Amino acid sequence: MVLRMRTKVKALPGCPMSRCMALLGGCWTPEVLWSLSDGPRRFSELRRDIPAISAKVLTGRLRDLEERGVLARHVMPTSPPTVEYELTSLGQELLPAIRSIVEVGSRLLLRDSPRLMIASPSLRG
Amino acid sequence: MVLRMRTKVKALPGCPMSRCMALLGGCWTPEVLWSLSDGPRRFSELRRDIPAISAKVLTGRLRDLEERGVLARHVMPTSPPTVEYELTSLGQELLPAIRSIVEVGSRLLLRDSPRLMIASPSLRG
DNA sequence: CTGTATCCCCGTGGATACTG
DNA sequence: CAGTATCCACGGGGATACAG
Repeated sequence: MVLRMRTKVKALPGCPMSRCMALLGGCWTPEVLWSLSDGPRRFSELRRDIPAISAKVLTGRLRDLEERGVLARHVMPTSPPTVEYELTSLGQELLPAIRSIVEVGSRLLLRDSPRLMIASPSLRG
Repeated sequence: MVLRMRTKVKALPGCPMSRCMALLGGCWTPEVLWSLSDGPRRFSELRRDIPAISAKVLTGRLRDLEERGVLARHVMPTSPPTVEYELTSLGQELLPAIRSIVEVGSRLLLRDSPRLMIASPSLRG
């Protein structure tokens, strides 16, 4: 995807869509969650998965998602440092929505240009 | 939900998530689509469904979604004018993703505060 | 490798007032 | 009723440089 969603998303109390979008609606958030959906990833791997994101913004999103309890950050005491990010159980609960988004998008792409489609939709083609 | 996503979202060619998020990822877009999901609605009805949105922004979103082929605008030649907005078939194709988002949000709310939940998740409680 | 610190810029939303 | 016109303010992203 290409950018353009604000980050500071607050939930409207009691609204289901709001509750969910507050967690996955921020800029780059769907990409990050999708990248983490099949296992932990390091900072540099995330950057490779989402080439268009800057380090600053990726850091910001990761911190924010960590605060919200969507993912966990693990620092390995190596040199140079290794950091892994992993979805929490809350983060896992968001995946059905992400998958649905990816499915809908795949169907739209299929309709648009059937010959260009590839088998498995992914950020990391 | 409460605001905070930018509007001008452009799809990354060939990326399914991007294709879908370009259509439903804009600010207020999920709310608008959700409000239209069970039939056409007038401008003023949309405003009532989404109290926090301003007329200017709602107009902007509606124009944008119309351009993208997500919804259609019907002006009835009455006085004063009556305008109805309705999902196109493309718009309908986005609904599974919206519904998934609502479902996930409902489950999160249930976990957070079981006693506060209401039967049918909706913007128009 | 995994970040942080600045600086700048512009899109975007809110409020308000006005119109056909 | 269904918008449009203006003005403003702000925060968030990009780029770049630097750090532990």
